[in-house]
Amino acid sequence: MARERKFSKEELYQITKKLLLDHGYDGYTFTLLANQLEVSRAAIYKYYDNKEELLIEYMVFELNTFLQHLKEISKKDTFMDQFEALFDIIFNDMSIYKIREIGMHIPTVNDKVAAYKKKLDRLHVELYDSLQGFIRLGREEKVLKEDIPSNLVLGMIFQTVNIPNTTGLTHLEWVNTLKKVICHGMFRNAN
Amino acid sequence: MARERKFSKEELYQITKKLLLDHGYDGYTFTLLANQLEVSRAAIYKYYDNKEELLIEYMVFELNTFLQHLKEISKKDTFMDQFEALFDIIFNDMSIYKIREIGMHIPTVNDKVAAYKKKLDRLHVELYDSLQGFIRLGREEKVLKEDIPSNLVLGMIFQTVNIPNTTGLTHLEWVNTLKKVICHGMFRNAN
DNA sequence: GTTTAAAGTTACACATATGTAACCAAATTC
DNA sequence: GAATTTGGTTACATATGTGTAACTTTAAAC
Repeated sequence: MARERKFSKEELYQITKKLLLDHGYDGYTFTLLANQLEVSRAAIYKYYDNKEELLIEYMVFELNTFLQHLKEISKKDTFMDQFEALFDIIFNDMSIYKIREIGMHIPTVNDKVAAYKKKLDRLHVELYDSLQGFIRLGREEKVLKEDIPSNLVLGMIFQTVNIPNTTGLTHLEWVNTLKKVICHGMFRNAN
Repeated sequence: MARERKFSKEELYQITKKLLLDHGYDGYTFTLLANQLEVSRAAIYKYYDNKEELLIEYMVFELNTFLQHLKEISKKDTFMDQFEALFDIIFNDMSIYKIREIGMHIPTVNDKVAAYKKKLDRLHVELYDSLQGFIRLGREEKVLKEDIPSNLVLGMIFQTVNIPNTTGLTHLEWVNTLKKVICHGMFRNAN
């Protein structure tokens, strides 16, 4: 009982992501967003009271989809299989880490945002638990060195994604080299 | 033949750094800067025509000091000594990588900025050469695996700095663990 | 075909950032 | 101690972003 929408939530999220990566939290504006969506700025206010509400909702969406992918990997039996799958997920969308960090900057401007933030926190706990299981398996299988803190293991994986591949290597070659380095280091001989 | 300045270039750079890290390029404003310096906004315009000029000059300063530190390490004889020293430099100021990335966003608004950008490019070449020598030494000494691209070696070192230490480990313990992982990997056995 | 409600636009009031011009303040030089 | 020069402030014009109210459009419901 209404007219057709000029933009979908998918479009909105996709453009939001691009704008966040290009301009950061402070540089993200409804003016930019409206231009990209080719609607008037006021149209966006039909759905969101301010950019904080939009962004926090987007963050929840982003973390949710990431979690769904992540849960797939916990179905794999061996640590190595899970490790490979985790790598695939992260390299499939290399911007998640950056996006998550930008998300930290969203101020709690009202109750709605506060509620979403709580939801985000719960998702982060889920994320942490899921990854914690992955690391536990690695230790149980005696693949991971046991003296390495778990957040270092995860940090290595999440951060190295951002190293720009400026070599002539293909994506696959690059990722494989990266994997090797993470697993066995850059040095020839142990000492 | 003039009155005393209310703020030094050091103060200006220090506050600029903080503001850039907190708000990113788009969020950095002369209004914020002036407030922090406790001068009127117009006072800043006595020295810089716009924020681009200030920021690009700051970037040159930042890269220059980093380069100076870097040149110290090339005096060390062995690759391992240079490796340790490089780690120290980077962990001494973990924000350089982020700052450099923000610097990429500065638009060339006039000739002055263009000139500074050229200078920045030259400094980046110097930086690259300096680090290239470090890696060459590592390969010559047969310490580094020779099939690892040099920008992966450098990327590993620069990126892992940003992994937050949320464990109970001291800074020193954390850095040592990180070093071990970069050198020899997270996995127990080679395969 | 009229009613209804969501979707969208235009226009305004307000806030904040920018760049500049006119003016005031203090230290130096003669 | 008057003139000069640099540092600093106030005030204004301009630009951009925000949030809202009044209005228009369109498709479904009756």
